[in-house]
Amino acid sequence: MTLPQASTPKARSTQWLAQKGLRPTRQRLALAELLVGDGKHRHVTAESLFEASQGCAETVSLATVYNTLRAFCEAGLMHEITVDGNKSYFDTNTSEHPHFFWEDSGELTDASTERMEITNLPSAPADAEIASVDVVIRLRRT
Amino acid sequence: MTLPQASTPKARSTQWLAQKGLRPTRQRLALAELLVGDGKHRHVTAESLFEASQGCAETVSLATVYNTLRAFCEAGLMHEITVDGNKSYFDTNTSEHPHFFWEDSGELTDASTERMEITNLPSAPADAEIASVDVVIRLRRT
DNA sequence: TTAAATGCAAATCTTTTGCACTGGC
DNA sequence: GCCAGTGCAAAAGATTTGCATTTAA
Repeated sequence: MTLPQASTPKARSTQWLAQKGLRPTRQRLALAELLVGDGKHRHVTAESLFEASQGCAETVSLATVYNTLRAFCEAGLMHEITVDGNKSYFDTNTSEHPHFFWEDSGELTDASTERMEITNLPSAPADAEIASVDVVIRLRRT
Repeated sequence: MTLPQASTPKARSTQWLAQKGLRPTRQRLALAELLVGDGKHRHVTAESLFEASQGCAETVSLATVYNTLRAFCEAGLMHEITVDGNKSYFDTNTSEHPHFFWEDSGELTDASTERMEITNLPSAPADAEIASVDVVIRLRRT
């Protein structure tokens, strides 16, 4: 998903929702602004986004953060990444790319993917197709 | 982890625990037999292993299944795989290999890895080393 | 004998849900 | 005004933990 090129955080958030026809409610706009307001991609957990939202003008409940993240994923604006059994991560960059997972801090970051290639990927069994290929590189601090 | 070559399920289970110096308690032996008794690799969840254990002579509580799976992982006998935010899978094959995850059934299976290769894997940042690379191929039934 | 392992139930943590209320369109 | 979206609190799962009891070495 390419982020909107608009010049202000508010405009970018509005466009981001509009491109998928999502109703721009106050809460969604507030969360969108935290997610893509600066035009950069971001990885969040429901909890981290909720905490970030505490600092802004709009009140957003934790349940709404969960519901909203799910709505964004279903709309194709974000991608859910599973790396840690007890937490879900959400990425505003929906193109397929590998991630670094820092085992000590639980942080998830992008691994530059420019030249990575998987050769001889196992092919899908007859009655199935590949939905996606997730690559997670687990890092241990030295 | 190479599975013991012993000829009987009990002997295999005993050897499997012994190679890592784990105390062969009744429960551990019962679970080990379910896991490696037939000399084949297996993917389980705590719940699925618990259910399987209901059918055998030894009583094993769910908490013990969890604790035991964790002990096996820490000893290096098994590997934990995270593919689905709300459940952990455990694999008796501890060598690094890709997995198929069936999105509809939640089943996890091995993808034959013989020829798969990742080229230009992003290198670890300066202060970290790669602990492992997880590859999960998500399948959608057609 | 003695430290490790177990069982149970309660606690914890993440995520979802039911339902009444609010607010875009 | 209508219906999607929201807030809250309660529910639902998965996993862990505390503690008394059991057991392998």
